[in-house]
Amino acid sequence: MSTTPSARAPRRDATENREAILAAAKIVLNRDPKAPLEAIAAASGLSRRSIYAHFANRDDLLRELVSLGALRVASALDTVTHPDPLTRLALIASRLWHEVESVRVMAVLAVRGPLASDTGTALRSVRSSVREAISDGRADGSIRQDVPVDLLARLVEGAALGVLEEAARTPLPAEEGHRLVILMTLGAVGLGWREAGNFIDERPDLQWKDAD
Amino acid sequence: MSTTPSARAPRRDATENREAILAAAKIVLNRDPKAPLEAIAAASGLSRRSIYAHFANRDDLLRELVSLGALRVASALDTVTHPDPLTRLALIASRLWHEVESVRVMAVLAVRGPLASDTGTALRSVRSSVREAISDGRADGSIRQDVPVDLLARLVEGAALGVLEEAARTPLPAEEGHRLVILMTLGAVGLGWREAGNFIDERPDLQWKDAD
DNA sequence: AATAACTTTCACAACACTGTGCAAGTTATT
DNA sequence: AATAACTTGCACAGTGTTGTGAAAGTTATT
Repeated sequence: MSTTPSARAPRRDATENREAILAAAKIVLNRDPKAPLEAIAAASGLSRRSIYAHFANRDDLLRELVSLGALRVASALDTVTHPDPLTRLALIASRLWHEVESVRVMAVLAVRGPLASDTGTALRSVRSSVREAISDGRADGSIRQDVPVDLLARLVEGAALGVLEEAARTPLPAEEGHRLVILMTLGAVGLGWREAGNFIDERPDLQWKDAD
Repeated sequence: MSTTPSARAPRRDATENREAILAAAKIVLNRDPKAPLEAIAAASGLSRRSIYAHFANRDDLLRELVSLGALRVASALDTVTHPDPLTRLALIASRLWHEVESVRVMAVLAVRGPLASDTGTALRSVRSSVREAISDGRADGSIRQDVPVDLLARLVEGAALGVLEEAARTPLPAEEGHRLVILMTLGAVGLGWREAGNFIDERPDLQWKDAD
């Protein structure tokens, strides 16, 4: 008679396997988002049947995967704080790229596809800080005023996603993508290309840093 | 013993039906791109079985639909000629919007989805004239020089598509979309927002004109 | 009015995949 | 070594769709 009603604790390898499945799914689905469970199972070293021991169904696995990713992204972006709205936006773009470039296909899918609403929930804070940066920038004149804030926020997101999509199709080097996503974000909010380029060059925080 | 080996000519209603199917597909698939043939059949007033009298299979229908659309777009855009590269780009964006805004979902799908290569073939001339405009604009200094021409061409396409995608999700008014797609295109090639806005305002060809 | 062209209806095979049941195996934990 | 936790393999039902076949009906064309 110990603490819990269950006679024994869950085995350690079980949780390891669970993560193996998620890891495999991340890789496999990033290559082909509608790969059958069989493929994921194979990549994880387990049988298809075993997946059902960890996830109720395919959708469950997908949702878990995406929302874990979204949470990771959100927590990485939530620490971005900077008085200048443009810099804030640029930093968000930059970190976003950093977080997501290794799972480009899935990332696009997570935001566009049918899981978009789950992703949306997890990224609510990010979206609202983009919106806020835009509306701040509008106020201080650093951001375009010819497009409504909300619409612009979505277009900015679209611009960043555009780079991501391009990067999902062709193997754009990570460093190039980094600069590009910032350039396009700044472009979307209204900066000219020289302005945007200088903006980046003048700010050390916006330079490319290789992975840890 | 007349001219052709076939004893009689194809019936007129047959070709009408064929077009009814295409028309129905256009509407139905634009609402749900993976709607079953049954749905298209219903919308066209025919039976599912009859579709197979006109198209070998689903893919065939899809391809026909998309490539007809692409041809229409291509022929509408091929008439765009203007000495100034920026204006040329803006005109392309503007006409593009005009041609596809009523089939936003399908348009996005045609360019992104698995039919992309067919679409690509039909739109080759468009793509190359975008590329040319960009490279001309680079030469005369009106377009950004910090991004390689080919990459920029794809990003410009992405920018336009971004507006289209936004427009596919939310019911963006046609007129607003018109201006937006030009603004974003010009933004992508490096113009600042005021520059882009003025650019449009100064040119009568770039103003919104309601449907015929 | 005759005839070929076209459509319909119903039935059915095929496919690719999901999700479940169960018996037999393997492995971590105690 | 005992036991619960986990995995496996196989079989199978279910689903939603595509594509075909064939007989019977309808309609444009001559």
